[in-house]
Amino acid sequence: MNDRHATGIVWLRRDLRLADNPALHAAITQCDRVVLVYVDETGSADDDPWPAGAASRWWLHQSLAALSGHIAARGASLTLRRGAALDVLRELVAESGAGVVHWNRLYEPAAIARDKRIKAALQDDGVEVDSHNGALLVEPWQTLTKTGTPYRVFTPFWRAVRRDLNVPAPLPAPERIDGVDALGTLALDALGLEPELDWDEGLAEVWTPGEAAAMVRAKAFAESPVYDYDDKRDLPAEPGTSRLSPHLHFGEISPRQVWRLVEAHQDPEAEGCRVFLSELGWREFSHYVLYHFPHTTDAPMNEKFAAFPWRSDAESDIRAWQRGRTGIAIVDAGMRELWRTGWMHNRVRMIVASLLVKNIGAHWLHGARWFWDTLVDADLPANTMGWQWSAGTGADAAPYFRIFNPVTQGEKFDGKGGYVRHWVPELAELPDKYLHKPWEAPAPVLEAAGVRLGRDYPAPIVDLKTSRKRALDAFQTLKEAS
DNA sequence: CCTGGAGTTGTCCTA
DNA sequence: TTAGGACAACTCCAG
Repeated sequence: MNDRHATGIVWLRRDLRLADNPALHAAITQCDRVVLVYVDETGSADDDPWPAGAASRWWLHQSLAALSGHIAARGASLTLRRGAALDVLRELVAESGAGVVHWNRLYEPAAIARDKRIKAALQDDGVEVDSHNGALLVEPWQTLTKTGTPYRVFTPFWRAVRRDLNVPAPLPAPERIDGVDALGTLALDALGLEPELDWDEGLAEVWTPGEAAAMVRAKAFAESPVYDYDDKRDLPAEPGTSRLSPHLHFGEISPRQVWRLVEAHQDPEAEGCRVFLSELGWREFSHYVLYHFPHTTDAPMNEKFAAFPWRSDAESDIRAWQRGRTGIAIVDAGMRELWRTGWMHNRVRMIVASLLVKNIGAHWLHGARWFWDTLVDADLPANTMGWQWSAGTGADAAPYFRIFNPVTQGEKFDGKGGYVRHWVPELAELPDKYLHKPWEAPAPVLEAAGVRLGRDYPAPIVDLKTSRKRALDAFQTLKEAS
């Protein structure tokens, strides 16, 4: 255990940072020289049911470019390879003479299975393997109820975690990295991560992937009025959320670093801080639940929902939802924000999810897959938990009768219409009173605003009242069946 | 084993 | 206009 080695490999996955990187830190401490490698497994991992989507791959490209620069600035280089990870790691062991491989753990079912396989194979080869926790405040297996079962409800889970939570000071980034020369590497462009069609302009306008930018954003947030977070985070027109999700997903910053930054700049007892830190708790909880209930990526956590009568003929409505053409203003605003920027405000995610699942009646997996492909922060644990929560199929899910009314939600959280007017400019001239429900606007009002319903902007594809009732009835049939 | 309080994010109707 | 209760029961989880 922890023998010294002349050469060690750091297999980077979703820990694309130099600071507070336990695998990197261990390798540098233990070895004279390190190989830093990222392996693109596209096409090699046929058993991964959730391969990264297009927006994620765009982010990954930028993040690898940034990481490559950070590594070069410390005297080493990032090796890029393509293929099955075990094959690549074996090649690198042979080429570099490495005696140990370090990585930071992932928690998705397919990644756990793959890593387990690779660890056993490398150990059979006589190579030491050491995995680390670089992604979570607490490992999923560390927190259990009094009877030793996993928690299914957030509040007691988070209480138990916080009771003995100790968030250590982040590890420093290495000042210098001694690399291994002359290892073959692919050019970043050769990985083909960037889109062939030119749709990524909006992403580049809004986001700067990479460790340096992640830290800038985290510091800016930690120094902002986080004590107001509990109110401000619900207003999609305002910059009240941290927008750290994609940085956290790719490990450009660790939850430990974010936690310590907020603690350093804020009173952690203030309500807004408490709520923000509990959002990091939800990130933990989603990883925790997926670890203990790995089937939930595709199947309802609550089994009785396997028989739920989702609509099978909703294709054109799903398409309208995806394109932001439902005729329901705040939903279309959110879906267009997603398409353009690869991100959507959390409050609006709940609203669009409720419409798809409850009003349109489509299976939540349609939404989960669309988000998976279009979000730059697409994260399997968070995506799974969010959609099961919206659909009411999870263990700690919304009660079935909690069906969002997108008009009420819009008026409550975007009352001045800044968000809708930005993303649905064809409605911008409508007065606040009708902005969220243009179908109720009198003809002269529509005319004055230059809106011809069904031409400039769609008439609503669902009637909110009757579709709500249909959803409630569907739950009724489920109850009678069981 | 039993008991009982509690459970992210709502809506609608009535008084 | 606003406040309060119904909406359903069920399971979780600590004591």
